[in-house]
Amino acid sequence: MATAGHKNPERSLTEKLNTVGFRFTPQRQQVYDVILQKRDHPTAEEVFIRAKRHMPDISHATVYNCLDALVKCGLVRQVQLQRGASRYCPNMEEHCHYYCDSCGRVFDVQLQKDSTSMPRPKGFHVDHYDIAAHGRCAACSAKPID
Amino acid sequence: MATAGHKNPERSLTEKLNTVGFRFTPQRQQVYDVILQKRDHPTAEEVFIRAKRHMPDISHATVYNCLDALVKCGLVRQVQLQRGASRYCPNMEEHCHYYCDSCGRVFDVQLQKDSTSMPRPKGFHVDHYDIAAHGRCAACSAKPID
DNA sequence: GTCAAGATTTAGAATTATTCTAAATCCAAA
DNA sequence: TTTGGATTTAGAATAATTCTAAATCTTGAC
Repeated sequence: MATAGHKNPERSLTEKLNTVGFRFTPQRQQVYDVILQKRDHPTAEEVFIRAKRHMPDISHATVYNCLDALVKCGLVRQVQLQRGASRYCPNMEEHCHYYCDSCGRVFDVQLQKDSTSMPRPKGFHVDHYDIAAHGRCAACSAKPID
Repeated sequence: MATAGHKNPERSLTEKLNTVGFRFTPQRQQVYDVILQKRDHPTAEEVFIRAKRHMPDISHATVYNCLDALVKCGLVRQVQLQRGASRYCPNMEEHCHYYCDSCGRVFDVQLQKDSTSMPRPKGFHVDHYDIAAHGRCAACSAKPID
């Protein structure tokens, strides 16, 4: 069944995990599947509940471990939108999260490199933008990676 | 001593609080002072410790209350950079937070409207940008404010 | 194949961050 | 002055995450 050009998402997960020295595990697959299935920016708790439906023995700690592994190998983004739980997002393209402070819904909007204005979800009223760059400062870039 | 053109930060705090129906209190003043004094994006816990030095009876709950009041009246921003505690920032101009994932330091960079490229702290190596818009979605805009 | 080392998972405890509660205090307006 | 609502307080409660130690699972060396 090893047909060329056949989509093999499991192989890609394994490869991505391997690039940062992690092993493939069924739990990591399950957590990744959950995040891919319903792209509503779930919290770790929501991922846990959904994963548990197919894998009843999965534990809380494992979900955190899997999410961290997926974030570290570049398959998932961790997003901090409000006080409280982090959310997780499998969209790795450059995009902006429109967050409704009233109902908590999140709308993804792809960024357009060549456009000067930011598109926004129809009817969304923006209060302010939060822009953060993640990386390593000059001092830490000089040190070995911990 | 009511000289025209004299800086009166306390008056501005009172006015700002009043615009959203909050009262001026010494605790709110103290918390705001702490945030203005050392602009290192402290967490609520750090604000609590610093405020306690000058106002030993201030409580944890009050610090959270004061921070929320300052955020609601537009004097302070709440920023979420990692999993865990929120941080607070008195810089209300459009700016970007460069966050070092290794040591946790935060560098403010003002945004330049007319420039196409983003300036960055010397030597900072960016891994990725997080962009979030806060506001109200179409459905919630139609409802009365809660 | 077999074994040892190290990675991963698990349940549950521990910690951290935040919110809630109820009583006390303060303040503004009638 | 009194009264109602806003605010503060200590401490309890809850939520989110991390830690711990034992069990299990790979992987690679033999």
